[in-house]
Amino acid sequence: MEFDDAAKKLAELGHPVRLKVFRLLVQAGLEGLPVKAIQAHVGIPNSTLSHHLAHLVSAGLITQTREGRILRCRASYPEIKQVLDFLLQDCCAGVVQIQG
Amino acid sequence: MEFDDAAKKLAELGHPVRLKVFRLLVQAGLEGLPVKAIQAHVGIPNSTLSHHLAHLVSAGLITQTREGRILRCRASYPEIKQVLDFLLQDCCAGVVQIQG
DNA sequence: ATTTCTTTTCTATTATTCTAGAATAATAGT
DNA sequence: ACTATTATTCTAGAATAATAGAAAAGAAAT
Repeated sequence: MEFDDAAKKLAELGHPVRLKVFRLLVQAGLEGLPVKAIQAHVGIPNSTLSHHLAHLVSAGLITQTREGRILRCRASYPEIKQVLDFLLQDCCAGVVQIQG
Repeated sequence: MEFDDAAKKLAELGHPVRLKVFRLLVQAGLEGLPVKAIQAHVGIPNSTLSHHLAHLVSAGLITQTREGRILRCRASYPEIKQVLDFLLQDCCAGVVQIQG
């Protein structure tokens, strides 16, 4: 993973709302969640949530697919794995070791 | 690791200058580096670097110890390990597995 | 004591981010 | 066509962050 890309992903994850949303989506699994379900969970206005989701999409941390009028959001597992790999290998080699 | 603490650490690491400095310090090992050596590496003015170092200190990602008139900076290994643990266990359980 | 070296603090400027109300768009059911 | 649902875009104010020059502080050497 490119350095600047890793920095961007870390920065986006660094916002409490976005970290909460991202964690929720990871824990939701491959099925993901509609925006509305996310909103119910985090309890902030539509427009604010949409702004944060756009951030996560732009960083490549989540993906969105339209299903009729709902928009389903999913965590991008390969991307988060790459962030972890960056931290573990390129940045913090020797501190801990990754497997899988 | 507390959620908000993890978010703060991720946010601080999300700035390119700070990520670069942090990586440099991790790679410098237990010996760490004086501020001046860091400055030579990143090539930004004193005051700007000092500002970013203060951020990293406040997030607990680095520590500073005075040695005469130089100030030695070191990466805080336990703290970064906790961030990784948070991402791996609390946030991204099942995506990858940690060891050590 | 003065000078030198290292780093921070102060101060100001510029830029970015966060937030959310209002309006708009897209889809689907009646 | 009308209505309801879901979500985004627009807009702007408030808050926060980034940058760096200048001055100051702390420590050692001459």
